[in-house]
Amino acid sequence: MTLPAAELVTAIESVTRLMKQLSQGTGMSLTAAGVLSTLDRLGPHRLTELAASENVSQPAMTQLISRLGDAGLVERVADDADRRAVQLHITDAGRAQLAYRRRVKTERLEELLSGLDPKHHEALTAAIPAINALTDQAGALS
Amino acid sequence: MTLPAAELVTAIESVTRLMKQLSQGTGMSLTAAGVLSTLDRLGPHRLTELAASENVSQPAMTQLISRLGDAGLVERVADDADRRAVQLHITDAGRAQLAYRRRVKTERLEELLSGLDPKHHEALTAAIPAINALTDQAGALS
DNA sequence: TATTGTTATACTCTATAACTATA
DNA sequence: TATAGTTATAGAGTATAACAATA
Repeated sequence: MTLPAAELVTAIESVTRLMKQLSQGTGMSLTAAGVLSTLDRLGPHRLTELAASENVSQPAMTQLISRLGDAGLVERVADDADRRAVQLHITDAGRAQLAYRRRVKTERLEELLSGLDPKHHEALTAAIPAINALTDQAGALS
Repeated sequence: MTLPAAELVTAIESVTRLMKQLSQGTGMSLTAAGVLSTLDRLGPHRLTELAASENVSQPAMTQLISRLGDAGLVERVADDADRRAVQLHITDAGRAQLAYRRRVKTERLEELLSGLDPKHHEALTAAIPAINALTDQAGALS
């Protein structure tokens, strides 16, 4: 069987637009949300690691971490083993912000799902492990 | 059965990050690519329609269309029926640019898919119609 | 009056280059 | 020398407010 990579690319494009719509007005960039999500799911990381996982430059991540730090959503912790490095931790406020954003998106998605044929629900549910496997392939922190 | 909206939100977040990675270095913003894709798939549209479909403000779309016009990727065509409005058309160069971007993303995705279990392939293939149905729900132009 | 689109202005997010401090 | 991170600078992309032209 041929892999439907081209059709899948189109679907991914659509999903990305959907994501943008679900996130409207939650007051956080995609990258900022990604960083908080990574720190929440996978624990503290270095700035360089976060820059790589979000596909942005190191200076961009420095600035983002400054903003998130000013907002009290992450904390910088000195690394005793390597004094050039810092470890970034998510704070309770950061977790709360992340939870709020997820709640909004989940509600909006549920609204959309409610108008969908049950067979589509099943197909989406069945695809979740495959999506996770795919994104795991894509990057160490995914 | 309960709808796994929360798990689906997480999956969508991952897919969005994947999309960003697949698009690296193709020299176009997500919104710009979305506009070209819409004009390619669904034909000419008004600026206001494009702004709504990409969830950006009207001035942001004016500026984006200027950039795309300067790059020769879209053309502005006066609307004789309503002289306030313009119709935006994709050009041959726009289609070529879009095709290039799709080709890069498809190649990168195929690379990732090749490392995946066949059962995941099947699940992803089976989910494509559901994804399209979902994104159709989300917006008229999807 | 309402709608289509532009102009003016300012802020966020990003990249590249040059730098400091530590390994 | 190489790596972790910052500072400086500039450009892209965005929003809100105020506007002009047409419906």
